[in-house]
Order: sequence, then C-alpha cells, then structure tokens
Amino acid sequence: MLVRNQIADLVIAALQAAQAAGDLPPFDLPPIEIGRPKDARHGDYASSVAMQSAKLARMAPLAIAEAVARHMPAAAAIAAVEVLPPGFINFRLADDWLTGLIPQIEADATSYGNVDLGHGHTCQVEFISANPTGPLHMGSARNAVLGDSVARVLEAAGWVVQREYYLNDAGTQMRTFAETLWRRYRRAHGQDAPLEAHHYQGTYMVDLAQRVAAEHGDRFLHADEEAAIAALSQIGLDLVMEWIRAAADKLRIHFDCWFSEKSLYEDGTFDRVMTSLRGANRTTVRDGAEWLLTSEYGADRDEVLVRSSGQPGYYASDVAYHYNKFVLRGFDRVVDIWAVDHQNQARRMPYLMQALGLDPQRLDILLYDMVRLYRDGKEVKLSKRSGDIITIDEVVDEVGADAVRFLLLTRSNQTVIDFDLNLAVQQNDENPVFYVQYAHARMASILRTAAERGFEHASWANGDLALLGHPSEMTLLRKIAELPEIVEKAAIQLAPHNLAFYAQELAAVFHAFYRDCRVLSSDPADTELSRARLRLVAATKAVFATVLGLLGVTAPESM
RNA sequence: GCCCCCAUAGCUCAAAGGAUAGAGCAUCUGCCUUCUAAGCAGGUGGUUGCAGGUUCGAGUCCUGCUGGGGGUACCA
Repeated sequence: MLVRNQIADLVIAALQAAQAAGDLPPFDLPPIEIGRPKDARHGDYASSVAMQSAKLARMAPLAIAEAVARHMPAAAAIAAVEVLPPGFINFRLADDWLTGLIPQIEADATSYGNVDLGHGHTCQVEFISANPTGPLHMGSARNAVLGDSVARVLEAAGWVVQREYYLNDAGTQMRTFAETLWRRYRRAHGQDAPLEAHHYQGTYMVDLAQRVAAEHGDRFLHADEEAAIAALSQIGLDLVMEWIRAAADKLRIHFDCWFSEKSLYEDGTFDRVMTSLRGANRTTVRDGAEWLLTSEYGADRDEVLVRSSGQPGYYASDVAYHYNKFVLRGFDRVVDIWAVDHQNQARRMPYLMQALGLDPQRLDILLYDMVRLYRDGKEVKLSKRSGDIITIDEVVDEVGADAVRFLLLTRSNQTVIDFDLNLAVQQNDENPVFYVQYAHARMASILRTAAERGFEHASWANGDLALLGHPSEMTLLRKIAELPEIVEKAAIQLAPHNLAFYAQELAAVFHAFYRDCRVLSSDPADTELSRARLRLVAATKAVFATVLGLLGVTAPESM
C-alpha cells in the first residue's frame, strides 16, 4: 500500500476519533486527499482537510487541524505530524522507514515502484498503426514511443499488457498504394505510366518499385492489370512492413501482434457484427447506406457502416475491430494511441462501445498532439504525399534512440512538439537524457571502483543502514520513495512524461548526494559508512534502471 | 459557423484545487592532486495571453474575449 494512502487512512481515523471524543462536531468527512508539499520544510505529505472542513465543522481550520493531529494514530512510517497555519497537517517520513526501502529494493529490484491498479487484468495497447503505405515518419515516432512507454507503465501498474499494431491493409489507402506501385513498377521497366495527383508521390515508391522489379522481373507486365495490382499490393505491403518493423526495432519497440484489418472481412468477423447489430435493431438503411444508430446513445448523428456502394466505411472497421478486441479476444481493457487529428473519430468510440453492449470505460483513446519538424528554422512537412519525408530511421540514426525517446517523452501528451532536427543533432551533450544516463553511469562507476578497492558486493551487502542519516542521503531516499506514486500517476493519466521528469529529479538529488557524501574513503575509520552508502548507491542505481526502463531508455554502465 | 486542444522565465517545457509557480537550455560568477566536471553551488530572469466569476485557497475549475493548432464526408 502506498504511504500516501496509509496517511489518508490515518487522517480518517484521526478525524473519527476526534469526533468520537467530542473534540470535533459530527459532520460528513470530505474526500481525503493527501498532497505533496513543494517546500521541504512542510514535510513529505500534507492534508488540507482542516480547511475543507471549516464550514462543515463551523470551527477555525487551525483548531480542526490541531484536534486531528492530537488524535492521529502512531504509524511506523511517520516520524512527525505538524500543524501549520492556515490549517495544514504536515507529515514527515521516519528515517528508518526511508532506509528500510533499501532492503526492499535489494530483495526485488525489478518490482520496486510497481503498483497494483490492474490486478492482473488484461490490457491491450494498440499503437503506431500507421497506414502501411510507406516508411514511418517522425509523427509516428511520437505515437510509437508514447504507446510503448504507456505499455511499460501499465505493466508496472499491474496489467497484463499486449502490444498490437493494427495494419490498415484494407480500404482506399491500400488501393492507392497498390496503384502507385503498379505505375512505378511499369516505369521501372521503361513504360509510360504517369502518376495521378492522388497517388503517392514520394521517392520511396520508386525504391519500392525497383526492389519489386529486381526480385520479380517483368512478369507482372504480362498479367491482367487488376491481378497485377492485387499481387503488387501484397508484395508492396510485405516490403513496407519490413521497413516499419525495422524502424520500430530501432526504437526498441516490439509488438506481440500485428493485426490485419483485412482479416476482419475475410474471417467473417464483420458479418457477425453486422448480424448482431441488425438483430438488436441498432442499424437502419437510409439513402442507400446502412447506418449505426449512434444518435440513440447521445451522439449528434448516426454513422455510416456500409456505404451505398456496398463497401464498408471506416467506422465499420472500428466496430468490427473493437468487437474482435473485446468480445472475441476478451481484453478487459484497451488503450488506443491516436494522433489528435483523429479527435472526431475518438469522440465516436464510446457510442460504438455502447452499440456493442460494452462498457465504454473499458476503452481509452489516448490522443497526443502533433510533432512539427524544423530544419534550418523552416518547417519540414511530414506528409506521405510530398516527396520530402523525414523518416524515423533518419532521425534515430542521427540522434540515437535514447535521445529521440526521451525528448518525445519529456512533454505531456497534449502539447505540440516542435522538433528541430539541427538542434537535436548538435544538442547531443545538452540533451537531458544524457544527464539522467550520466547519473546511472556514475553509480556504476562507484560500484566498479569499490570492487577494485576490495569492496566486493558480499563485503557491503550487510552494511549497517542505521549509519545513513546525512541530509543528502535522506533527500535521495525520499525521492526513491516517490517512485510508486509516480508510476501510479503515470498509469492513471497514461502520461509517461511524469517519469521523464522524475528521472531528472532523481538524477539531481543523486548528484547532490555524490557531492556531499563520499562513498569510498581512504580512511579505514569510514569503512562501515562506505558499506552502508554502497547499499544506497546500488539501490538507487536499480531504481534508475527501472525508471529508464519504463521510458525505454538504456541505462549505461559507463559513458 | 460549430467542436476539441494549447497559451507559464529570453528559448524548450513541468506543476492530481493548496503554502514563496519550478526544471533544463541560454547568460553571468565560482568549484576537478581523492568514487566519472556529460557534474555541483550561486546570480540574472514571471502581472501564468486579457477580463470577469466560483472557492478558505485558482497556472489549474466556470463564462466571455484575443492569438495559435487541430477537427468538422457514405476518406482512413
């Protein structure tokens, strides 16, 4: 249980005890929220319940706070309870509780920081899912990094997570792609096959066509045009998927499942959903199209499932796909990571859930804002239709996966990111990711040097933690104690940037500890202290590795 | 037109309705014969876009403006 929640329970117990003793009048308790004071002098946690209760109790906040503090039950984690004007109740963590975190981390470093929000329920995180019609551009990098980190955070928060890439291999985009490839292929063989405006203009299509021509020769030139386009569609898709996999790989992202949109239509899922919706009278035919009656659930309009042409619309795919996720595959929860230009689509998703008879709460659509790329002070367009595409590979090769991941994860989801390519490259030394990694490398270095000087792990594993007590040591431990709360917050808000900022804070307090507290001393009198500090350093290093792991950033042993 | 998001230090961004709004970069001043100076300490820098409102308390919530981005198809 998080200390914060323990403290909330203490406050409730104290309020009730005070009421029972007649020190406070009876009133319904407001929701008890325990905050983190910004100023260290105000302790580690604070409750503002006295201010919130002043009106209910018809008493001065300060008097309420004092009454509550008087009845506060003792707790091992809490060393002191203080009341300060205008009525804050402040809590200070006990030193031995803080040093007690070290054996906890030593016992199971990988689970320290984990919380249990998910209770082992399943959660699918679906992300990237870019149209497989070209290489991944930098807009997808944000999606990729955010989705992967959210997946990692949810795992740490007690969910069993499955990572999925939704392959939009059906529909008009795919058709356009195949037609473009067909024309580029013919041109590769010297035929006259001009592109039309709606075709993909990017030069990667030329590369693709040349690869196809190299591998398959001219055999499609002699086939029926539609058959050729169909064949090229599949061949091109496979090649593009190679690119996409490679780009994801570069960002250290691995999917458990690559799910084909086309399969929804080929394996009968779509038909089953339609039958079920019609049976429940949730569709109607109007203007030659078949509509899902989403207005019955409060939407401002109905949505087309089957167009008058007989072709299913994209909303039909959403319906069938989420039916597959929840009903056929049985995920307890699904998180879809979408760019903000899908906001309108996102708004419609709860209606879809209701139409399927599912609890909309089980589906989260995480919208993140755009990435704008700049080079030489000018915006570079990402569009697949322009020739100038900035791919993930290009940027990762230039800047490195760690820098790209950290940079994209150091902003909250709803901010527009202006990514300056020149700056990203030259900023190598100034990038905050190096600051954080440097702290980890420094710890590794201390442990290495310790071993060289005779402090093998076994020689300090039982160091006396009671010797810790220097303010910088305790500040470091306090920051370590925050991790579970940060993980919880990141999981609830689906916002990994909390971890990126936490990592920088942890690095800062570690560097302060490094300055103030010499771990390895030449004075034999300090040996016992060194042993205790080595335990602290090793535990901190493990926490760093955990945090960096949640961000998908490597934790280097040396730099 | 209507809907959504954003506006915080010179720049890039944080800040679960709480106490004196914080980091990094940039800039200025100091600190390496001892565990990594990719570091540390300190200085400069703010009417949180504007105007109201709710609240004991507002950067945060509500209303109206201004400016920027996105969205408003039988396209995905």
